Amino acid sequence: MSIDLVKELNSEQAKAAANINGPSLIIAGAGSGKTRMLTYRIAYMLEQGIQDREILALTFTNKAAKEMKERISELTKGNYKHITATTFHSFGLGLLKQYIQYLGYKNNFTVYDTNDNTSLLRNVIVTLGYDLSNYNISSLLALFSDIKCERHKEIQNKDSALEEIYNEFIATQKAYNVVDFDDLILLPIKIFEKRPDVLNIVQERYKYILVDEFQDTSLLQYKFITLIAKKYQNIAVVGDDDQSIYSWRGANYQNIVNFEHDFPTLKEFKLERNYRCSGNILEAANTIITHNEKRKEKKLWTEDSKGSQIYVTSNEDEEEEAYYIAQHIKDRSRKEGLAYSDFAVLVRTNGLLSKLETALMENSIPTQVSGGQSFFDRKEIRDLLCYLKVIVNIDDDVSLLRIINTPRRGIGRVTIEKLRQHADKKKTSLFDALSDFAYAADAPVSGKTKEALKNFVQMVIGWQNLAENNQKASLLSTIIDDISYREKLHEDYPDSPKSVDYKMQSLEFLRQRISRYEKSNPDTSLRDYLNLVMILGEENSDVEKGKVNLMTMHAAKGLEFNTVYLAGIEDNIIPSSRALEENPANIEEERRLFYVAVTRAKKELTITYCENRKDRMGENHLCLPSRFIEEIPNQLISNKVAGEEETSTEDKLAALSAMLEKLRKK
DNA sequence: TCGTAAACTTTTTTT
DNA sequence: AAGTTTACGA
Repeated sequence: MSIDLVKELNSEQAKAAANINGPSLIIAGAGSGKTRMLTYRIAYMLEQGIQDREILALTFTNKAAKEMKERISELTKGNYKHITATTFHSFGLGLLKQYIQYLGYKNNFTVYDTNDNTSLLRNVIVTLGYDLSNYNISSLLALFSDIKCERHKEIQNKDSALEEIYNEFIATQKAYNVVDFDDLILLPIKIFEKRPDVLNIVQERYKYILVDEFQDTSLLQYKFITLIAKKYQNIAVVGDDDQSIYSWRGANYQNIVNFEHDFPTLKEFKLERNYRCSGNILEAANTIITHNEKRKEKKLWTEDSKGSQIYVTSNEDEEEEAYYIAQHIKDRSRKEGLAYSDFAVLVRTNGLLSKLETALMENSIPTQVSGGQSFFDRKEIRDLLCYLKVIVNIDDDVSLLRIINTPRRGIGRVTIEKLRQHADKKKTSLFDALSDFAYAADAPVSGKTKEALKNFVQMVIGWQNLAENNQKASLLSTIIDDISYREKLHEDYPDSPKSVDYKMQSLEFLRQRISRYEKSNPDTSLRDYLNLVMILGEENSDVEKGKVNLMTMHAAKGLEFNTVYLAGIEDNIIPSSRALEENPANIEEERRLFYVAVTRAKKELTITYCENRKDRMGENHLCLPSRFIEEIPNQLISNKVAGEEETSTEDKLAALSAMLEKLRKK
């Protein structure tokens, strides 16, 4: 391998790629060839004799991590398999797997996602005798996360009830032997602080560090990465303050300033040449973002031609909008010979996805939706995952509670309450209490209930044995059989055998996934898989060829498409009214989000908004076009429709039949 | 303990 | 509007 940076990259890119020793701060504008630069940088490092296992590349999202891995492996022809390219969270998980026992956790810990945390917090509040209706669980979880991550010093006004709930919540997580997403970053830091020897091992292992999407790192993540980089100082951070869109979950682009302060010997690079967007789109983006006051000065430029204008269209309501876009994509792809995968429809919120998805489907346009309800959030999947989680970590009471009477096996509210009291008194897990009741002569339950408990305990123990014998995929089938899950589904959906089949099919997908994982990672455990699933979520199906991409603006970051539709560009949606209510200064982040959305388009951009729209309570509201549309210079906007020409008879027929179908449904 | 009906509640964005 | 949670009677 011989790398000629100057030949492959522009001069700024080449300088950034070549500066592999010491700290670097690389400001990389949208579409400035950042990933290309990073990939070459890594290739160059390897050529300079740096060991692949010494390189750590951290990104923020799974998508970005996956893409980086692929690009590196392409460029280095699949040699150098030991580069660590992953997200902060999975890297943290890996560290915990190795070292969590230093913090007094058992090493069979499992990961809790937001769903699990929600159930846990509800349980805690009820157990402590408070009234659930006085608390908003999600905002409480957000507050607790702030406290845990030291974004908030302490509970306001020393609210003693809240303090009690917080302390109990944290203590219960530990008692259940579970960690949440925050812990995946926080606990490794605690380990580093407690055990300098561990920190040293990690520092020696990862001598070259790279952080992508640096503007999205939280203070905690910054602390985490700085600890590791402190020793060798070979750290490159790459980011763009204009694309910071995650401040609501602790991302702090002030980290760029912190970095300048903490690594005074850094070299700074700015990539401002844009290779992605045509001239008009880039000019619109540049103009929009200058309305933000708090930003690092930069101006993207391109040698590309102006290209087409930006199309702005209004529709009567969200249904019209969806059909308009679907119809339009069909036209464009046929006339321009574009593949469906060249198109993307981007929206502000997940809730806007479903109408669009239906419209695309009804026009038989193949669609790839990312975001929305994840595979792993489906009820049947969660049910079975909870079975697996209990088998792996018997202390996990939240998961146990979910499965204890699903399907119904005669262990109801009353019994569960008795079990909890017993567990509380004896300071054991709920499962221990269960076994006690199942076998003790004087258990305060009826003979029938006792039989049910005994059965359940025996099943779980049987599954645990199977799990130890390492047949993860077949274990899942065994559980489904043992608990008669198909029959349960039939009871739940007595008049829809179709949805039963569909759900059973989902479970079959899950089984296949586990078995695939089992094959490609023969030496890892079921627990590893479960933990991975919690933070990986949906297995990123490869950017599918021939499908229109439908997703949120957040999910689109880092991606690019020939033709982009931005739907629902109305005030209250973007900028989001909720964000502005919370703090008027949030307008800048909303604008950055819009900027990110606009800069996804390479050749053509269409913006649509509606005259009215139903909110999620089903009420109709008038809407106004987003104020951000006015920030686009007038001469860049066309009120014509992209590729406006005659519609073919064929298309008119198709539109007509789609309309009929719609009517027939109503 | 279970089934049905009524009541209630939705964070915008994700690991 | 849709989904889940609670309430009550059998």
